[in-house]
Amino acid sequence: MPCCMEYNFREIEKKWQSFWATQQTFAAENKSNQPKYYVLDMFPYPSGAGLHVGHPLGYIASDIVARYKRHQGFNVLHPMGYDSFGLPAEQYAIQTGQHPAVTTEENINRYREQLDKIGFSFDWNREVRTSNPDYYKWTQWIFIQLFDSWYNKTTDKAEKLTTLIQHLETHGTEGLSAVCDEDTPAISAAVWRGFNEKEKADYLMRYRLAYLGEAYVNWCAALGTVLANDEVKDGVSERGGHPVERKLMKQWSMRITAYAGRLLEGLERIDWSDSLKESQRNWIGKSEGSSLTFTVKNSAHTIEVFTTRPDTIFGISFVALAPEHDLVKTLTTTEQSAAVDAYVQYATNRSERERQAEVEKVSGVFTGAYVTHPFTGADIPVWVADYVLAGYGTGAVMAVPGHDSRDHRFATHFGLPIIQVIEGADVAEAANEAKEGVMMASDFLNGLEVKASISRAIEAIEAKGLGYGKTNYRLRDAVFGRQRYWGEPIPIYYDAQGIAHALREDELPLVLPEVDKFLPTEDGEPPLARAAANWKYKGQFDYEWTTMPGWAGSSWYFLRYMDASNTNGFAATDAVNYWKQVDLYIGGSEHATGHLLYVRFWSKFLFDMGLIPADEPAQKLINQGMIQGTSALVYRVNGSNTIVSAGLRKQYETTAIHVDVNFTDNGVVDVNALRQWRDDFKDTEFVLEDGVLKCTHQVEKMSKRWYNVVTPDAICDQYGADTLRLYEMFLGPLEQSKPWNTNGISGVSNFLRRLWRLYVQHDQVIVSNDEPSAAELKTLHKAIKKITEDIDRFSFNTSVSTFMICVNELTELKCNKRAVLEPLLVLISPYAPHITEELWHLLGHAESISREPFPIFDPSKVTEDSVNYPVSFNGKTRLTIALPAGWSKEEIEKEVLSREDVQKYLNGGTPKKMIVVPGKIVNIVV
RNA sequence: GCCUCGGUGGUGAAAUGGUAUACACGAGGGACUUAAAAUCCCUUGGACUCACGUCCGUGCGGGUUCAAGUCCCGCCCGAGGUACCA
Repeated sequence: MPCCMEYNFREIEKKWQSFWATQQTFAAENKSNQPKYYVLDMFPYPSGAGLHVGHPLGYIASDIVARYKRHQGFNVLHPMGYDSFGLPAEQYAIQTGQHPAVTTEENINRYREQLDKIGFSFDWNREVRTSNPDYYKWTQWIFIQLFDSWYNKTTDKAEKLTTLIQHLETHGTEGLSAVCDEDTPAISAAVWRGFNEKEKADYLMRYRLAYLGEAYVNWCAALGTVLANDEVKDGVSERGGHPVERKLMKQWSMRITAYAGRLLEGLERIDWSDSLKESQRNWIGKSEGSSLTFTVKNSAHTIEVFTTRPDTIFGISFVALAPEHDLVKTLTTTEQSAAVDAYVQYATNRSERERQAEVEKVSGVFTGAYVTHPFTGADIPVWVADYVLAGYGTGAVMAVPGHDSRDHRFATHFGLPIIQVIEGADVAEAANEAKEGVMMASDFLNGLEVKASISRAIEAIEAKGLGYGKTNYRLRDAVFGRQRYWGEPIPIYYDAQGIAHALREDELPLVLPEVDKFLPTEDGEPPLARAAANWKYKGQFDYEWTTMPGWAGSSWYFLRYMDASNTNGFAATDAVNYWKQVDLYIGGSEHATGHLLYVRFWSKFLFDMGLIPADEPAQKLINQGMIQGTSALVYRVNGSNTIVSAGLRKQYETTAIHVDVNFTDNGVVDVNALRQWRDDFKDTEFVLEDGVLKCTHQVEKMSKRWYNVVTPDAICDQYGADTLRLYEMFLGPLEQSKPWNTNGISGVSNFLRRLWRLYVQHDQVIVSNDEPSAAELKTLHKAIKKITEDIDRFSFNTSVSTFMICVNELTELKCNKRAVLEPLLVLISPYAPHITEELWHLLGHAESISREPFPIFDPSKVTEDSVNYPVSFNGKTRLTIALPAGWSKEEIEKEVLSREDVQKYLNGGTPKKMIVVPGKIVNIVV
């Protein structure tokens, strides 16, 4: 008996995967007579836990589209690569001494093996790795372009620094409209020309798009590094519990704020989901209002605030400064200084996140100083409050408790006055934040509507020279330097005067140097300071020691795929002009305001430089939902090495700890596995419940960090790649998040075997060349219609159902006609490419199925003679009536009313109204 | 806190404002078999009812509409993001 006639997925999948690889079936050409289509996935970070089941979700979807587009005759670019710089490899290196390059390479190899098993149609000739010097040479090159550029607001685009210098030479800042540091002084051409080299460099730094500037960060002195808010818990580092403070530090940064307006505007032109666009809009946070400067009483100092509600200026009851504000120390009176110092100390230890999240915890302190109200001349107290963030606006607010809820909470807590300036809702209990109503108790604004009052107030403020109408963005410049080892070196060196210079193109790449340890130095310098003494520019000048963040390499990788091995540029102009932009980008929504803003920013910059033809990276974007993991939590008694079973945890003070979900079965933990897993559990005492240790489960992001990773390997081994592909699609809508489970997998596995049996039975191909029946053609064409619609709206889960229905019906009809079964294979092949290639081959084709034209829907094959009309009374369906298709409203109405069973529901009365939707429904209102 | 998304049978879920629960899983029953596997058939939202059938039902409370899972308002719960995880 020939073995090959069974559906043996192991052999079939191996065979076709190697066929595609050797035939280069999916290699894309940079020139073609066919239309182009670029389908991109967000490339993975190669984690030590391996590719998890969430990764393929998006990859399968994009692969279906890629294969579908090939069937439709497109020249498809569908590449894959690795975002291979990042923190986890570095932390692993710190723990084990293993070089991150080595771990990363191992992880990539594992990922590749896992990806290969799933049968993706990637063009591997174009693979990219961000940690590869051939790649990051161009990341560094783009950095240098940003360093050498400024943003001209007059032309509304980035320009080479030379045009700025020219302007300064001839006019100084006169007539210059540029995005620059807030505190940049205006200068004359004479002043500019009088600057020495260092002064010129410092002045230009205020304009560069990649610049060295000051930014607030969470500094952990003990670890010698800046931490993410995520890594700070209760003012101490999550790792090690060392103190962390908010600190203003010199940092390489990106002037993304220059593009705030265009990043907003560009959203109008791209086909991304409304929710994602909304997220980006909120992140950019455009708000229009006014700046306003207060004079400090008995002092030469002034405090500038930004407000979106200048209309409420007569409702000010205090001014609040962020604890980090420059003037806090200066303004504080002697009596208040102890209290203010203590408060600032407390506040700087809290992360920005905690400060915003814990609104119930109202805190602040009076500085003892007062400012003068610009219109009433009244004394306004100045407070320090940590709900005011240093990084937003000017780090100071005018507080109007009557019409801002945060101010209201603060005023209530400290007994400050609450002044109502808009008629209507009483503000004693809660602020009235509505931007509508008539002004009151507001002098010259009285009687005006809020909107008119805003512009009137701005005019008054401008007339007094105290401020001006201003657009403010919540978006902040992006800090770009990291005190880390495993990232791209920033291609900058400092000369004897401390002036920063970029490397020349022919000096790139600046290769990441070897170091003895992956930790900061004893002096708190970044790891690159450990590089050999000769790691210097021209042997004498220090390089920049910080490295680029994870998002640097991912901000332009889509361009590298267009021409991945180019050594003369990031990609050839021809290639970039041919592929233009990504047609379809699929990736997780967790990147909504990170990567997806940065990549748009770099695209707009490269577009401004004339280097690429499109200023948006991707025309269409789909956010796949996250496949979540089910984490296992055990409960450790605080201050001990005892773990108690979950059911007993209420009797103790405990902390939940994540343990590897693979050691648990139905809520029961394998204690021995746990002991062996990590040293700190070796001597743990376990308090059992019914003889076992129980855990609880929590659904959350699948991540190595939570020990809840499930890889696709086991599914591939047990059921095969085609089953995995169909199953992941069958789980639910692509865009929806869902926890991973394998409960329904046998359903799709059964489906594939039923499909196989349509073609092969008892080791025989049973397909005949007979003419198919009308019923068989109807089944086929119903499916063609549905699948085409489904792919076009990215509804892959319903496609799988459609395949099942179609195969069930054909099985029922005992259909074995080639004219039906061949198109069916093409229809399914994007989803389940291996089994369809094999059956295609068994039907006698020598060529791959992958370029076969996609079946075309023929409406004449599915016409119905009659329609089953649901008849409802007041919206409740009572019966159905079959009527000829094509009947008019009137005909339907007449016929329905003539029916006896309809009359029964009417009870002799006449309907008040009848709604007839031909082809759909009849509703009778009684 | 703020921003975004989600909540429908025992489970994953389907449903251009138009018959709620398609397609699967699971469960129960049956056929075939010495048996098992495989395959096939039937039942499967809830309550009441011998039955015909009736009523209820898409997180909760309101609203718009001839008609609401779908649109609007107010809540509750879960997930993701919150600027140095990727």
